Amino acid sequence: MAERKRRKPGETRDKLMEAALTLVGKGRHFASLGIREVTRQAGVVPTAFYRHFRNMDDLGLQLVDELGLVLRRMMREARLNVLQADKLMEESVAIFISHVQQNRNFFIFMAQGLAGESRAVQEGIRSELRFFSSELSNDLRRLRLVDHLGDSDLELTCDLVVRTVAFSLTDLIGVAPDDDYQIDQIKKRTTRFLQLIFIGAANWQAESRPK
Amino acid sequence: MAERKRRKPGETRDKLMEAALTLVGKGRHFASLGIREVTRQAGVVPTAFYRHFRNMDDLGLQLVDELGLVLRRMMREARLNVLQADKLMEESVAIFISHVQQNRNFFIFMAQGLAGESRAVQEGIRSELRFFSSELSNDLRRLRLVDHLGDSDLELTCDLVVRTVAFSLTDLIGVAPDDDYQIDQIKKRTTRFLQLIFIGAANWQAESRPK
DNA sequence: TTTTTTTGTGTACACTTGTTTGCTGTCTTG
DNA sequence: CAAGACAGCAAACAAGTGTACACAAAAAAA
Repeated sequence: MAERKRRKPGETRDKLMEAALTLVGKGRHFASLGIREVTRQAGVVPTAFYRHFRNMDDLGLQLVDELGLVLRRMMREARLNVLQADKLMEESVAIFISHVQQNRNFFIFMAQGLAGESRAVQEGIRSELRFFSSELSNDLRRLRLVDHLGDSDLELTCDLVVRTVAFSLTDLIGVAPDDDYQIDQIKKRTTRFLQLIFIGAANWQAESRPK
Repeated sequence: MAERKRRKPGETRDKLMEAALTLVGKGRHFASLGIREVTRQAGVVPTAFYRHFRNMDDLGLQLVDELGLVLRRMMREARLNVLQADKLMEESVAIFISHVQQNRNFFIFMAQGLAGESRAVQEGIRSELRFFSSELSNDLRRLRLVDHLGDSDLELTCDLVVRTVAFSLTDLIGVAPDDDYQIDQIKKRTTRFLQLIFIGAANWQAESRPK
């Protein structure tokens, strides 16, 4: 008779989520994962899956919700260290990328999910991005770096920033996790993108609204 | 005895590719498609698949190569109509979005492939984006709109533009193909993004290189 | 024309998939 | 300590999967 595990409540649930992320990290796409495959990777019997999730979409959704929370906490802490305005972008990008490297599988999952096949997951990720964008707005307001911008223009700018950073995910998943040179290139390039955007924002009113 | 079809050479091949795109258009992710599923959608026996492709990755790759070419031709033609500088961005975005609507399934496939599971497809799409970026560079040079920018700064700007437009794909696939209002919103927003970027580019040298 | 190559078909096989059902051990609550 | 909810297990099933093989019709080459 095989041993019963049942260590802590919720442990199998976590193992299943982690197993899915592991497979994603190995190059698989989340949409192509099957229940049996995930349970196998988790070292659990297939039926155990149904104790925690209704189907793979459900797992994906819970992944976004749960890890999204963790992510927000991390980002919030990180932002406390970037209170002085100069070097703001460079540091922010560096912090973001270091988070990506620490939670590589999850971020790959996020990148996949943006065009994934579950509408719910898609929407979850989009809302996560919206959240980052609004947090960024608040930060910039607080630092009084954008006093000349109206609310809707500020929101536009932050949205573009978040998109740009999010797109850099697709660059990051294309290189080996330990290819420091390439990662540094991506970091520099993304930083320059952001500088370009902020220069645009700084001159926005003067050039586009003068009329 | 079932009739033999065999009308034109390569017809089944096209049917298979189109079938895959059709399924993608119906909300499925390319990575989750199976050979049998595609052949079924194409109205062809499963073994016929192997006459044209080694596996699904191969099909994806050929899809990028083949439709990428078509796409380039379309874009090139379209760009001939936008030779005057004013309204350049607005029109370009409008043209792009109209192409997306005409070839919706293929563009969804492209968006999926950026973070897809086949490294080869990923690289193919990335190179497609690079191509657009370099074409855009040429156009801007030709129109003499960016004389103050060095080559590498121009390239940076165009890359950011292409990324921004590409990201708008993920917005587009989130709305119904006939939801004209939403699509118009996306169009306007994307246009403003590009304006922001170009204002940044216009002030790039003056602000970031003066030192 | 005849011959060869290409392309689509039907059948077949071993394997994987999602899901159901019934059981047993363990934790939690009273 | 007893009772019941919870979580994991094994076995089973129908349905679907990728791929192999041998054959036939059409097209291309001779």
